[in-house]
Amino acid sequence: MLVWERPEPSNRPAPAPLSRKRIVRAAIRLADADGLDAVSLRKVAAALDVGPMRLYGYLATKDELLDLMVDAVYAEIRPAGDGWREVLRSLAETTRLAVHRHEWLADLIGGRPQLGPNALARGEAVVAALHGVEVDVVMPLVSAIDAYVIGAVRREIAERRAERATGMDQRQWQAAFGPYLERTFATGRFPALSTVVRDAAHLDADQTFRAGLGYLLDGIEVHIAR
Amino acid sequence: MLVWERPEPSNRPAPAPLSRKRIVRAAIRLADADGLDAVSLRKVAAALDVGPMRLYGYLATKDELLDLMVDAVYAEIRPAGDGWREVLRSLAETTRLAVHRHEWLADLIGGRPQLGPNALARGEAVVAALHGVEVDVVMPLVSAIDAYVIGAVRREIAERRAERATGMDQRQWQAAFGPYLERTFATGRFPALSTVVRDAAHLDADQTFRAGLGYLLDGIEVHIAR
DNA sequence: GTATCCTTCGATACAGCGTATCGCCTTGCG
DNA sequence: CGCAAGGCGATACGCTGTATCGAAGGATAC
Repeated sequence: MLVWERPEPSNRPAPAPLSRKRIVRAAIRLADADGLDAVSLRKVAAALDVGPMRLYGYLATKDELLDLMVDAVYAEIRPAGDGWREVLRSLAETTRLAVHRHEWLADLIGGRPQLGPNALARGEAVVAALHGVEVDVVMPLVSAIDAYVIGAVRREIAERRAERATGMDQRQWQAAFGPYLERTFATGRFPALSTVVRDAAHLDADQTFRAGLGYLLDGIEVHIAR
Repeated sequence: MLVWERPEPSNRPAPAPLSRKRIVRAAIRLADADGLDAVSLRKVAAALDVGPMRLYGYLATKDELLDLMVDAVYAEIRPAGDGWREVLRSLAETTRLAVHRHEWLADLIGGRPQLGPNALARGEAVVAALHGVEVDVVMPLVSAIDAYVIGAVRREIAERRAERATGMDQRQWQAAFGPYLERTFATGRFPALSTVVRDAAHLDADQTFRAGLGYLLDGIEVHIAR
């Protein structure tokens, strides 16, 4: 049985008032501050002044906590605007911004089916906003956008973390991995790649995201227009 | 302690011939068979008839092992075909097939920057095959395809696992989550979404992947043609 | 008012994890 | 032949998710 259809335990006169919402809020606070590794049932319980096993009244497993965390963030995501293109564009952008606010989401997003109430509400909002679009293509469109966004933000966050790990706050990706790449390219084994990396214009994260999103939206336009 | 119960000293000058390649192969075999959770340094070491700490001569950390596993699979991925569209299409399809062969890859892909030799060789092959394309757009194109593929396969594998977990071998996604979704939709809170889910044609995983990829390639065509 | 039941809390325990430490044994060298 | 050096791997530490179960306490029956 899924978490969302299982009732919470009754509000007993308990030593510490607990609820799924409070548990999830505490977990998200930990994750925002110190990453997903900082989210252990023990630490979450400690943050709520409670024994670890107390949480098992509200959660069957740690994965359920992670599902609830993801679903909680989905509540922050709502597309806006008129017309299918603006709706999908804003869906992508707001999803990306949610990941920026909660970097740990990059580790979880796309990793499990999202059937929680907030994920469904997000889906409802998107589908409702796409009222003009033929019913059979709605899901493929949304799936394509979601797939692109998931992959794009994962790569973006991965890169950001790597830059951070080098200790360099420089904006240039090249500067962080430059030495290694220079040495590797010097072997001459990657002539075409090294040419592109050295000669081509480099886009920042925002530009890269929007470029790919632009391709996708333009391709969708081809199919919708007709 | 008596001699009889004292083990003989190891008579092997080279107890077990080890190498990164052998370690990574063993780890991949474990992951293919039982998933990423089955890959612990202890189990990998045991599979090689070796103490766990022995691996630390070859790896600084477990994450390095995971990076090596991913890079090893990248050696399997090479685009084929002529023309930018066929190259990118085959890049996407072969990457997806690699994930099908190694489902655990869905958990790792996009999660860390890939700078290993095989990842770079894959990049080299792609860029070289895109020789006709203007140098400044090569990376954005490849990034967009990669982002889409990463997100798409993550969702696809996530769904496949969920189906498997329900124990149903039915092909219909609806059949697995149907009861829950039916009950949820019956609340009337998701009218647009439930209409689409119920009335629209349902694509299988292959069709969904190719539909999204088609949008992306068509959108790229718009930018390249001009 | 008292006794009994039934729930639920949380201390304890267990198996497994990644990895730091360090003694011992093997090996190469003088 | 004796010694220094180096690497192997046993042991250990702190942490994880979660199963178990004794104890406590509110609710119910008489």
